[in-house]
Amino acid sequence: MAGMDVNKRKTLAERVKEQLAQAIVSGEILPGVTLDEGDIATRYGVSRTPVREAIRDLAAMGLVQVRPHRGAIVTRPEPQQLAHMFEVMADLEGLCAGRAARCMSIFEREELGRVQAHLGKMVRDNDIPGYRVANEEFHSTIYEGCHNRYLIEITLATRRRLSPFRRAQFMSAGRLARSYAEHDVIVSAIMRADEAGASAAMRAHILVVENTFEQMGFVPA
Amino acid sequence: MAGMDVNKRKTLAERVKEQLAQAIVSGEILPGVTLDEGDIATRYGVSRTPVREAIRDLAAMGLVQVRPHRGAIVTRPEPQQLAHMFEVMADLEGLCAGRAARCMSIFEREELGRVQAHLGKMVRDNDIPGYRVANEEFHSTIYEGCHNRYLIEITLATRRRLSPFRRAQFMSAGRLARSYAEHDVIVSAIMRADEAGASAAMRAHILVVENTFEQMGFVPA
DNA sequence: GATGATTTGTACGTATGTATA
DNA sequence: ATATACATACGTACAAATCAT
Repeated sequence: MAGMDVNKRKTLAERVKEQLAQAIVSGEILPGVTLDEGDIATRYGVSRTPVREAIRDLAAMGLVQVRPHRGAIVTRPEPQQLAHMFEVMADLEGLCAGRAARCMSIFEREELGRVQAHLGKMVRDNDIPGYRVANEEFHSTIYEGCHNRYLIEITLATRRRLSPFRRAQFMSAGRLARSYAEHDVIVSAIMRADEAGASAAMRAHILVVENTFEQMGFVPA
Repeated sequence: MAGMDVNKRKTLAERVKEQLAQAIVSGEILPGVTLDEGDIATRYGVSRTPVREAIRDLAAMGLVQVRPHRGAIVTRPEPQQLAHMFEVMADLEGLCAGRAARCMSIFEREELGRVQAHLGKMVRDNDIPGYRVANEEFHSTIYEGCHNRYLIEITLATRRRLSPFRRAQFMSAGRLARSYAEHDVIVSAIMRADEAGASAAMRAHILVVENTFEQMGFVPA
């Protein structure tokens, strides 16, 4: 039957990990906040054991930092470290786009065109939430198009680590239109299999996003 | 006193993790082998609790894979996945070299020159173990030269994941000389701050290493 | 396919180390 | 600086799931 087994039989540790990860990347739990094993255990109705395992997993993802005997805190990178991560994010997305330009099938390129057309509609409608969703799909389509599971893995991992520090909802209408125009450059480069062009265009696109963040001077409490 | 505190006060989980990681990357424990929590616990003289934490950490590093309720095995990637990782390793090292060409200080460039000169001596002496050590130093020098902590982090993490599948000790004398020549191209590009040149040269250099592995058709038992 | 053996997952108690008065 | 309080690290017991027969 369709949609069966949504509550897949997962371990408690896995479920706690997913919940905590979601809370962190969504900004529900802010960087710098300490994670108390006991509190979390009682809040989720489990013992401290799976909570500990979940926290260790989150630490390995870079979402939290554990200080031996002193508990874990949600990661709050130094501004420079954050800048480094944004720069590498741009490089990684550039690599994805370059490979996509080289490797995408005809069908995948057509799909990318449809995604970009949908983005255009969101811009014309000035539908910012819709744009954000379609934007995610745009980038995901290019990730998949790189045809390299490992590159996708580290790109997504980096994006997840940066999530707590993105505030794309602050995106202005002007930025929306410029973003769409940048996408157009990327798409056309991919369509003509211009690897270097696609890579450079994507890298520049992501760096603009970074600069937007930096201009905001956003520092989580 | 010199060399004090080698047994730094670490948690048991950390020490078990380090020991297991070393055993895995060195090939002492082969890919595909299952890790029995009980066995490991008794072998290290600890309880299962820190062993479980260590295994979860190793899983997050990609060194092992945990199947819920079915134990953990040392990661044995599919050949294609391994190829993907080698390709990305080349890209990452290329990014490091490109940034190094842009960012290295005068002093760092001089240091790189000394490291390369030392490599040359190893080649002339046909000292393969010495070359391997100096080669590690060469790449580490470039990693540091990229001045981006996060890029270094993911590059080292990728190298560690690939370690079980490297068998550089099989390097021939001819390959040694060619490797040194490739290094020369990289170094000269970095010296003249040629970012694109350094990046491309490094990427090509690593891809040659990959092909060497593939030609060997190495598949761990 | 059912049953027993083995291994993992979870709960809980105690010890140890850290922070605070 | 010492002691007290508290959170984490570790060990152990039990429950649940997998596997072997």
